[in-house]
Amino acid sequence: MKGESGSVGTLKRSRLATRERLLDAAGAVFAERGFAASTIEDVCERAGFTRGAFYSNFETKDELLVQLLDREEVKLLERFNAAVSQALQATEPLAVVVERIYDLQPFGADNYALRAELVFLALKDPKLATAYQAAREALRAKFGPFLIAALAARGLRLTVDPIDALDTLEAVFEASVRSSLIAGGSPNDRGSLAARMLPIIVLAVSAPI
Amino acid sequence: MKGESGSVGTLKRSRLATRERLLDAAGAVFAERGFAASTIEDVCERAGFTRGAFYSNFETKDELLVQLLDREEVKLLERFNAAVSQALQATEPLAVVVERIYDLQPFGADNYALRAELVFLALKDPKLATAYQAAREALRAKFGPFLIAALAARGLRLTVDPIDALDTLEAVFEASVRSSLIAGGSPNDRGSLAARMLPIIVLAVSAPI
DNA sequence: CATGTTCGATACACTCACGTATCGGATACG
DNA sequence: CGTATCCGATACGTGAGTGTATCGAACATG
Repeated sequence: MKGESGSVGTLKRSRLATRERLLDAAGAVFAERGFAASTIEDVCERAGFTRGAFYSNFETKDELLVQLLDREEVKLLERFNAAVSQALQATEPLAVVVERIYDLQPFGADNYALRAELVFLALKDPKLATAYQAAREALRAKFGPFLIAALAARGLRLTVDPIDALDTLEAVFEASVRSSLIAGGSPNDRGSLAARMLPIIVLAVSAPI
Repeated sequence: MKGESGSVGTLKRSRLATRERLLDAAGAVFAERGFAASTIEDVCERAGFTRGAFYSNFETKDELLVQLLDREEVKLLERFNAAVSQALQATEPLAVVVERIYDLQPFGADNYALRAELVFLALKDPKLATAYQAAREALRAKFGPFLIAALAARGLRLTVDPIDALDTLEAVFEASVRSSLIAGGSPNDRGSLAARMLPIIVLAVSAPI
């Protein structure tokens, strides 16, 4: 039945490759048209397959979305790991620390659209809601210690709940990215709302040790 | 051709009524399932009509959305007008001023979902993007003077661009509403991120005159 | 009361996406 | 070199949503 003796090497490799291609295509198509408006055939076409490939690898469009989100979350965390560990060693002025947030590039246009879609779906589907909250939790776990350490290196400490501080910074950053995208600009514009307000907010929620 | 001599009174009134019912239904259905996933028949069914009523009153689903957004924006501005003019007369402590923001109740669950959908669609459709920006502009025009006056009445002035201040407050407020909704709570929870952070932010962007 | 018009309901044809069942080429293996 | 298996392509049937064309009831009007 589930014969998997010989083909473990080559065959499985190509299978994984088509899966990746389908996920890549799904990311692009979902970001472009939105999840609900996207068609399984849209995704397959973009990936250069027919629907046969899809049904051979996934059950439903929903499963495709879930796997895509999982993969993207892993990617994002990897990027955070790299950028944060690098930033932790620097001892630059506060404004530069804030700039580091931009260098993390958490959102490109596609990433933002996908994330916005996730938020929207999470409003309706409790299952996605918990996935969303788990993803945010993971991000906070990464970024919270970074913020605290960066402040401590400058003789500062948080005066509010770290979670509140993170959520506030994230909210402003996200609003900034959104505004830039809707205005047609680049998502991580350094002349943006975030560039002006994030340093002020950081100072507002911290005090000398 | 466009005979409209006698029926101006009663007939048109009932026509407008079915239009309103369709718009009400559209607001509920779009918020519940999302615009793309919603069906014209869904909307008609919710309104208690068949599709005949829809095609007699609208051309496309897109037109329905645009008219819905127009109507909702008018409603929101009316609510702001009432609440703001009332709040302007009061001379309460700052925390209470912030609480007034909650009393404006800009977002219920449906309102938030609809707005999130609009943001999402605006990312793709330039036409909706300008509509979105116009709506925000109108809100800022209402709320900016209110904020400045409320601060002035307490001997404070803004130390940043008023637009930045407004956008920041809005971002945090929206993040707070979203978080409450996804967690399954009430949208305007007074124990929320916004309740804790908004006063701090207001102080951070203002100084004694 | 008769007539015309308006507007929502009904019926129908059509398209599109879906899911399944089957096929064929490529690859691993004896 | 023959054979089995895997996996994507192809070819259906099906259901749902759309838009149009037509119908009929309610109401206004003379």
